[in-house]
Amino acid sequence: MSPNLAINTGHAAPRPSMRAAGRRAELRAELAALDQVGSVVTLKREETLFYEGDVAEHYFKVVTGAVRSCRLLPDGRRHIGDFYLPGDFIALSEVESYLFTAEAVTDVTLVRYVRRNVDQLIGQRPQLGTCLFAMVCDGLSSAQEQMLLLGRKTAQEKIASFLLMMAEREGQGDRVVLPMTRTDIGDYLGLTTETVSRTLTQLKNEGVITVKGIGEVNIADRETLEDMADGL
Amino acid sequence: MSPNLAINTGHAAPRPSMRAAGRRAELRAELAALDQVGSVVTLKREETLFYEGDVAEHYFKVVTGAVRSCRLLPDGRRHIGDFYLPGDFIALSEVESYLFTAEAVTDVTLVRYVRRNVDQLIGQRPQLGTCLFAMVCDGLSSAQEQMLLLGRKTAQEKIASFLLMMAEREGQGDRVVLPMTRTDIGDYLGLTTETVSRTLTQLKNEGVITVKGIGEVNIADRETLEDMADGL
DNA sequence: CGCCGCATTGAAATTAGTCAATACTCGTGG
DNA sequence: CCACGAGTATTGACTAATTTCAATGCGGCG
Repeated sequence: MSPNLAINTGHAAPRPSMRAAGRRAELRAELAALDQVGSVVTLKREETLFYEGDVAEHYFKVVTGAVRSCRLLPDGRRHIGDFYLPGDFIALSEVESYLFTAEAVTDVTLVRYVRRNVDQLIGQRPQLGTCLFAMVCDGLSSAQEQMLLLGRKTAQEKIASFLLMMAEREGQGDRVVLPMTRTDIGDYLGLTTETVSRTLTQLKNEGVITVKGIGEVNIADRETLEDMADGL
Repeated sequence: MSPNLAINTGHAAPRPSMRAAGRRAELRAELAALDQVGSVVTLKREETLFYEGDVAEHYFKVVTGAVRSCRLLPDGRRHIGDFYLPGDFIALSEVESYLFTAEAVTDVTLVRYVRRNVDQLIGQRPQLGTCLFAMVCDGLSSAQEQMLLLGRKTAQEKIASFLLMMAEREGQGDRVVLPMTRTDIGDYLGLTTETVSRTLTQLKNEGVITVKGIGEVNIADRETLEDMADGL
């Protein structure tokens, strides 16, 4: 009945690059029970799910589509904290108000959970509490990876890391779908839309990726892309 | 007996800038019970507490001194994820291995808790689980603030934000002690040591701060510094 | 067909980084 | 008590990466 903070999944520690993504998938199954207290919400592209500072009464899970979390500086500079893809949870936290604004990148379907109900459910299924705790820990681990990227990586390393991360999360091998704009990618990586565009072009010219339209990239030379992501 | 994820502290939501720092202090009291399962550890300046990838068997709390968490890119570029000051917890997570290396910035005293024992203690004191959960949430909230800083702020805004954050955490009003080197500050903010130095000199010349030796700064004009931190 | 929004490309400007020299500081030993 | 020296910090000059500003191009939709 107590939250077991040191959950043991019976798996060996994942490779560094798998840390968050691998864990995330593994935990999703445990959380199916949550859906009994969830209701479905849909948003059109660019609509807002909630605003930074709103009283945080819900958790959300993405079913289809993509959501971004963002924060603004007073002069309009924007930062995107994360993209949420199908299966990802949004706003898992005990903080009283939302820490960021959440917007639909595409038309999106979500499940919405009332926090109060989730807390009750945890009383009956203590594993659920453990799972939520683990997911917040994963979020922290992803955030640390992202801080390293934002603080110390070059534009090329950032883009390479981003493409590999998206490929990992989408689980379609070397095919990467980019539902967001270049500006969104820039605001996620701490770059301008022009630099994102130029860097993608450069990777394409070097034969490391191929580009289909604007929303799809194929990783042609994964090894080189991985080396680039790590600054080698 | 269940982890209450939506803890209610009975306080109004703190000001945005107080989010993490204020919360941290508030929760420390609850965690006093932990000390019955803790043992004391001391480190000399520059010694390592644990390495990234080590099996994570302990949590730590800083008693005196300062600790930094860091990660390296293969070519030696370094990023400091956080500085831990007295009262701060290190490595709160359920991840199986440490996600970063932790090193002593100064001579340091810590309390070390065996994770297994903490889990047992939570069985007897469910509030403790709630507290740890809240602390991880705080960490996530700080990380989001830091990502905005790393991705979207200028050198001047970064330094201004850093000084204000340190002042907040040290709780000595406008007096800020900087136990770490300029290089450490740079690696925390995504800058070089030279840029940190130049920016501090510039703030000093503008009369926003005064500098005593290399380890102490006084905030002379807090309002201007706050405007700078927010990019105004 | 012609917008409209987004992406791409180019050129100039700027910020922060790099490389190099000099100056502090603090602890130690003469 | 002062001089020395190692480790940092500061400052300067130059370089490079990224941003900014400005066109131009492309694609989907009414």
